[in-house]
Amino acid sequence: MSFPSVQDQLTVIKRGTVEIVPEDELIQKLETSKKTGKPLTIKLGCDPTRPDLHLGHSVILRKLRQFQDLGHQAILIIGDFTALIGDPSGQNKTRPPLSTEEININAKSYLDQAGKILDLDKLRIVYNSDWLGEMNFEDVIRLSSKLTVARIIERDDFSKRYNNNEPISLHEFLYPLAQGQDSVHLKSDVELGGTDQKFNLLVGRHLQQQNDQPPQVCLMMPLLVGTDGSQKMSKSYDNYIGIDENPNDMYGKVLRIPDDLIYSWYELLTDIDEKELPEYKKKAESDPRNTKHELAHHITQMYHGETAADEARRYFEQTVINKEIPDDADVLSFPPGSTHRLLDIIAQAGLTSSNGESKRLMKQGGVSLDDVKITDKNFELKIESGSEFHLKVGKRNFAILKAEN
RNA sequence: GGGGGGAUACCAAAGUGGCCAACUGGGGCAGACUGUAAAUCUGUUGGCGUAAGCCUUCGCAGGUUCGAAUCCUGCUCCCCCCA
Repeated sequence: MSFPSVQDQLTVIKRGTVEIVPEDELIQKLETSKKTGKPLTIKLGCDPTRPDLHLGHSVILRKLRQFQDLGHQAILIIGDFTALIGDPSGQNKTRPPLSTEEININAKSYLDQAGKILDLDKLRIVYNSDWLGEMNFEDVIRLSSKLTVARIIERDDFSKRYNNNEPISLHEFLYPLAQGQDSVHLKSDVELGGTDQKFNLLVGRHLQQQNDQPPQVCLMMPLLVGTDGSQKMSKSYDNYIGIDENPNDMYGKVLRIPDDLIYSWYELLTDIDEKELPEYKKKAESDPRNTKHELAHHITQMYHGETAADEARRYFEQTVINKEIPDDADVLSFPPGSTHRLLDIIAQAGLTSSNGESKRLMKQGGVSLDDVKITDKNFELKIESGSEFHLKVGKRNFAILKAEN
């Protein structure tokens, strides 16, 4: 196996990376690997409690993919055993454990989605129940003796919860140990994680040293800021863009991010060449509108291809900029001569979740028929033979109403 | 084991017998403005109903009362202090 030069590898590895602990060890490992032709073992743990991957997850998955492309051995750990605990990192609550079936279903769905980013043919996939599930109580006690309480409660999320009088269950303390044990078992050279994983990654290093192994290098990626522009992308904040999301939504959502996110998204989410990044930084400031369009197109293209991305741009221009009804809007047919309350039509089309919501929207001017706002909640629509109406509810729900032929 | 405090809508947090579908803030949604946003301003934020009104909701289960988120009983969960 021949690898690119250490310098070239480093350039790729360091893109977007927040911290490498310690960097000189990484360089050493890369040098040895190049000399001996032996790939490094790169470990990434995934949490099968959340089946839906979003662009936030893609940051780290892309980093793993880069290691794959450099010729190293990527290992994806399905944390089916650690899911019994639920990673307390960044949480302010204890997580409810999932059942085994749920975890299995989620793990499968995770792989389906991660396959869009990783090279599955070269990926080694392991389940940590294979070794963690084999440990008996004595093993656990021995393992727990390797970490002090002082060390663990100095962790930000724990100390915060503790000081806020929020509950912390004892088993949550075991999470970092379990994750660290994964590193020992796999003899990993590098472990990837978000910045919120720093503590867990360092415990892995610590445990490997305790087991007379060369300690892993910890590589931290930033947490992608979500579409709201303030918090990390996360399903629970509803500021995410799913990897599986349809092209139109993906494009529209990217376009709605705050301007000052543009550059970091370019850096973390696209495969634009490192050398071109500074140029994009300038463009993001001088011409945010077009640069963001380009970003939206680029990201959509990565997951859905060129044609779909073009189509998504067109859809956006049509529906949002020109405020026209999309070509593929649902069509509802009514017998000619019949009369219907608009309220009922909206309900029938499933454009809102309740009649109350429909009434509210109408009152507030959020419902229009052929570009005319309908504010009377009792508005009745008569369908004549051959008539056609364009119905818009809220910012982006549409339907075409037609007379039956 | 003992003592004290707490559980309210998406989140935070008022309310302590009728004026409570429940103050307020955040978030969300909608409108105006825009570049698609952000910022700002406005409105809105349980369900059904054209409406009057009805139904469901304040940890869970019962009870008192004409009437309960508010009082009583039991239960569950959480936090703090002491041991």
